Amino acid sequence: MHLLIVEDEAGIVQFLQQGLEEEGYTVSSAADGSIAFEKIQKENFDLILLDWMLPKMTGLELCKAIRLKNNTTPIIFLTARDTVQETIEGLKAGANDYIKKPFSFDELLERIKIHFRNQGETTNLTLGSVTIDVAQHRVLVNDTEVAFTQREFELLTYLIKNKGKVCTRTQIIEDVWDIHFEYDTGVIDVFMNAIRKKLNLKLEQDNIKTVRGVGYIAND
Amino acid sequence: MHLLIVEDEAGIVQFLQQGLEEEGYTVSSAADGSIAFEKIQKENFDLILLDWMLPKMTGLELCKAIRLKNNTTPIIFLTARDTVQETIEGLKAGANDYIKKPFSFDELLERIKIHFRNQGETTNLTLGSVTIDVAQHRVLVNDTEVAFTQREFELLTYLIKNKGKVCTRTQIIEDVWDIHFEYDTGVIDVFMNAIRKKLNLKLEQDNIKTVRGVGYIAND
DNA sequence: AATAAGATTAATATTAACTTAAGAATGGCT
DNA sequence: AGCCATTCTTAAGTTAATATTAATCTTATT
Repeated sequence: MHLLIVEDEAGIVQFLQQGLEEEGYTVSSAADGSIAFEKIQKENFDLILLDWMLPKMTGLELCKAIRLKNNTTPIIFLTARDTVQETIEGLKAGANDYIKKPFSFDELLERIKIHFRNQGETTNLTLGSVTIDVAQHRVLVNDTEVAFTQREFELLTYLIKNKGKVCTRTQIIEDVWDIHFEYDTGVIDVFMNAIRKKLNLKLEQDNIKTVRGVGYIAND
Repeated sequence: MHLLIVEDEAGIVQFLQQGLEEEGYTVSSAADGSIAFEKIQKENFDLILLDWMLPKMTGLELCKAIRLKNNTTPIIFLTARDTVQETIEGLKAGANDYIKKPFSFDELLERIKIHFRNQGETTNLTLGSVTIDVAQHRVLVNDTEVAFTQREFELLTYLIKNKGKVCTRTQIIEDVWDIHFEYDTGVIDVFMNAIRKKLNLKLEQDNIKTVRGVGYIAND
């Protein structure tokens, strides 16, 4: 899990970073609003901790800007601005939680964890006439097994788990390959090609559509 | 949206129920833990507001019991127990938020809304009879899909998100194109034209108006 | 009517995705 | 260890989709 701390006071950043890393999180930080915004564009964080008062761009503005970009990453405000009015303003801007300084680190931890619950629950993985048997690591097309390599399997599983939602190339490379997206080498394309070939041997229609400029989407 | 209030003090129940119903929610209530638990088994609520101190079964126990049943309905504690220790205990029990009494009703409202916008990642943006399915990256005009390119999609989304507000050309070029505005090449015009064409094929009236000398504005 | 802003169109440039094939890793086996 | 087979990654060529520019036409405003 990769968190981003947006905060200009180095002391607080260090305190948070250390504590969160001890808990097993990967932590990055940004000292002002525009640096943060750029990072968020490039990288896919799992959660963002946001201070209100920042150089260049306030946390509130940043929060709005992120949401305007269709980014739904959980955002937690972490700020000394403690009035009800400000809390409401922060939440309305699209934040998911609002914690007032001074705060308890343990409470922060719990509030972070909330957003990671309910993940990894997977019921039946099917896509049209394609079935995935996760336990046995097998892919069935119309009840006939088709051999899939590890990566192919992971990619297909990922797409099916996110059925109906567009998976961006950045998300795919980060979630399936576990690497930070820098330049496009074209791996995804190669694997998509392989998967489609294997699936469509027996299928007429392609259940995986490419969304040009964005990524791919699986649909029954 | 159907909410359940679990609270034994009739006054508080009435206050909450009235306020929430005014906001358009359907509200039920339960005066003790076991009644609540039964209700939750039978009915599917969209969110639960939970007091800590209750007859029969404490809120904490109830919360744990609900989660034990693999029920992931959002739960918000609403309680006078205001220590950090108790907050953490509540969150660890599986609650999604913890609000301390006395609380601001407006803040409660916002905190409730968070759970509906997150869960509704399928949140659709609309403009008259135009619907944008963000998750699927699709544009529907009167329930018929219309193909949009990436830029067209971003521009339309931007206008709809700023519905009712004039978007200046400078804002548009900076927010949608991500470039600093230097001189007008007329790109925006070309894209506005494309969008209007696609939308107005089936529509009589244009939901996107030109504000001469300034920019554009979208309205239902 | 004159002017400037915006709309429209078509051409050209740019970019993204698909496809192949070849070179690196990886892992199993003798 | 060394060899082979499999899988993964890179890279390049190709095609198709999309973005941009520029030129022309239309409309609103004075």
